[in-house]
Amino acid sequence: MNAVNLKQLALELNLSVSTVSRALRDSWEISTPTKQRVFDLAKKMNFQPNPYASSLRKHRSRTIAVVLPEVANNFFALAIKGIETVAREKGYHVLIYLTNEEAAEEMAIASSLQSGRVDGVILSLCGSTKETRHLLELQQRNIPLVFFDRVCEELTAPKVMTNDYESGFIATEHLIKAGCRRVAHLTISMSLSISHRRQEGYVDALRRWELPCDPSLVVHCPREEEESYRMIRELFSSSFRPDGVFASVEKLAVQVYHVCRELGLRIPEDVKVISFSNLVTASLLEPSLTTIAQPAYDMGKEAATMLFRRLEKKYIVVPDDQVMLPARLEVRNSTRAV
Amino acid sequence: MNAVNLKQLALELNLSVSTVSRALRDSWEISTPTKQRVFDLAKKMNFQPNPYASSLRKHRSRTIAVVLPEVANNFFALAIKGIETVAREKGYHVLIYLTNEEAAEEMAIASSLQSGRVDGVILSLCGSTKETRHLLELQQRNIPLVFFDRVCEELTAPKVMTNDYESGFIATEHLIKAGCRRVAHLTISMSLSISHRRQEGYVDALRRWELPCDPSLVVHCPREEEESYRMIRELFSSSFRPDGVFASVEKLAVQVYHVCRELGLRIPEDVKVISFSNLVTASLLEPSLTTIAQPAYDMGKEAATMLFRRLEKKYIVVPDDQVMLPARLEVRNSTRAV
DNA sequence: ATTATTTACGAAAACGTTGTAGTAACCCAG
DNA sequence: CTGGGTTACTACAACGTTTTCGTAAATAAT
Repeated sequence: MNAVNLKQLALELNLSVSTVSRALRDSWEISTPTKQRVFDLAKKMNFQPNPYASSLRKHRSRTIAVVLPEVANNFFALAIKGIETVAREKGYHVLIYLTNEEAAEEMAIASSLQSGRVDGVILSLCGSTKETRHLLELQQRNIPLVFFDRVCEELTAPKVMTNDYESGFIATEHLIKAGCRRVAHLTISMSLSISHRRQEGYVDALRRWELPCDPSLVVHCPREEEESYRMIRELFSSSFRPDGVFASVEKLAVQVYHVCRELGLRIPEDVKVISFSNLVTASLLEPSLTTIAQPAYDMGKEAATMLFRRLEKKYIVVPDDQVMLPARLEVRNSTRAV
Repeated sequence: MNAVNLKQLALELNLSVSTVSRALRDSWEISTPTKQRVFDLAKKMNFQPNPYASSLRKHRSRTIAVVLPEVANNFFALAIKGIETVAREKGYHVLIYLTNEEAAEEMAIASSLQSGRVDGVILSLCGSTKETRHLLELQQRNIPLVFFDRVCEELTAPKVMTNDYESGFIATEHLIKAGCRRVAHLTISMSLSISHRRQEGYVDALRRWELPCDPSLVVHCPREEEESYRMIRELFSSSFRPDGVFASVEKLAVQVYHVCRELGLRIPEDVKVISFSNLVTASLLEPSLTTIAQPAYDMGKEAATMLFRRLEKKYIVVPDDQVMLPARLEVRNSTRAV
């Protein structure tokens, strides 16, 4: 692979390997003219230090892992961008792992990260994760772990979140104010704390407006597209169907649109829809979709920043500081009062 | 970090480091009972071999790099998923780098990858890349490079592409058949070969239907959103505006929709729109968007497969085999004949 | 003039793994 | 019972860096 190394430079320059190494790192122990000679030759020979030798020696890989449930989703895609931006600024490399919402894959990935391959991990839980031993083990190996959006409440770790409770409340209240009386909540796995928070916000908004909480209106959609579609279709086929829907996940809102088309339900006349979403096309949908948009890019940047703060232990860091970035309500036609 | 290593296992078992190493790799040189003892202790102590020591020794990192212009875009996001899937199957790790469409960043990344950090690279050129020295240097370091969608025609390397020429032709012809006589082509940087191919298809379709090629109808949109928006707006503000638009890039189609709203132009009555796009919401837009959809996930898988074929040189591989996966025309209302 | 300090470098040992070369111990043939 | 072959291990060097320790030579202090 990379043929040129310190030994060759040293040989060429009649210097020792240590001197060359030090010169390249601009050590004060090396005289200016020598440094210059080393720099020049290194540049000429296009010397690139072997990162693995360096990592082995220094016990630092300058690499972090980002573990996500999926990426074909604007939220996570933007988050990656935020993370990558900060990482490259800091001279770090980013390994990406997708769990595909499978707890087993998340565990396998976490386990493999115990090898010391990475200095730190940014993770967003997958919906099917039930236990957190694999994450605890990471922490026990002294690999800093930062949670991101889908945080793990049981573990002590830095977390970057959105104000899920408030957002759930606001979304539901928005539907109610627009005239809805039977508001459904579509969500994914209830083992995720963000789902809980949003659900709590939903429930409290109903209470606040003295509307009944019908458990049949809270639908936990599975990962499988078809199954999920079927459940939503069923929800809307009932004679006593909801007149408003709060979708916790973008994908579910899209399915709601499709179901409504299939069933001939008009949005917002028959059903109003609001969704957590970062769709760039929200405003171009028919009808345009009212969204709760999370600051995905900033959340990514923030998570990365928190991780690097821990990695470059410049000062004592609180082990579980949490950052909460507010989501924005973007009102559009899918919740227009009619 | 990771405290447990071969030496400790060896010490505990009264064996040499080499024996433990070989036992773990299930070598025939080690007796079955010894292997069992080693396995058991390794499991008990949760031993994870240090990947950097291994990489250093073996000159293989089992890591690849994916270099993309952006990720907040369904096409690239799906591609990553395809790549990651294949990579994890093969036991490889995936480093991700975003160029943000900046040639300078692409060069810096390529340069840093010369260090031997990765065994191979999958890359999609960024729009502003003019020269390819940085990529050539990678190849000269014997780091296999596979191009993906935005390929580099000057370099000899495996490439995974879409049938851009045909797609450009089909898209344009589709507009013409729907009644358009002044078809515009919105594209990004013309230094990309895919832009050229699509443009060629566009031109040939116009010729085939004996329509004039008005150069003012081919608009090269810059990366900056506002600037790009301004140019599209200008195009449509002209008194002799196009009655059909072929957008080479999803983002531009979205901007066309916005411009049309702003100018009060109706799609498809006043302007018909077709676009390269992998938007999941294409069918939900107002009006639903006719797209040329690339098989992004499969392209990612294919690119990764080609790369691994090269890395695991089981047999002689052609240095520049190219795979062309066809894009699909998905006809929707934005090109409805009226 | 002698000793202390600084400057500029080199030798060598790590880091944890893998591969090569070697070697005791045992088995079997002659 | 000697010699060739197998079995099951060990010793050691190597991968390319970084770092600790050491030391000649030059300079400064006494």
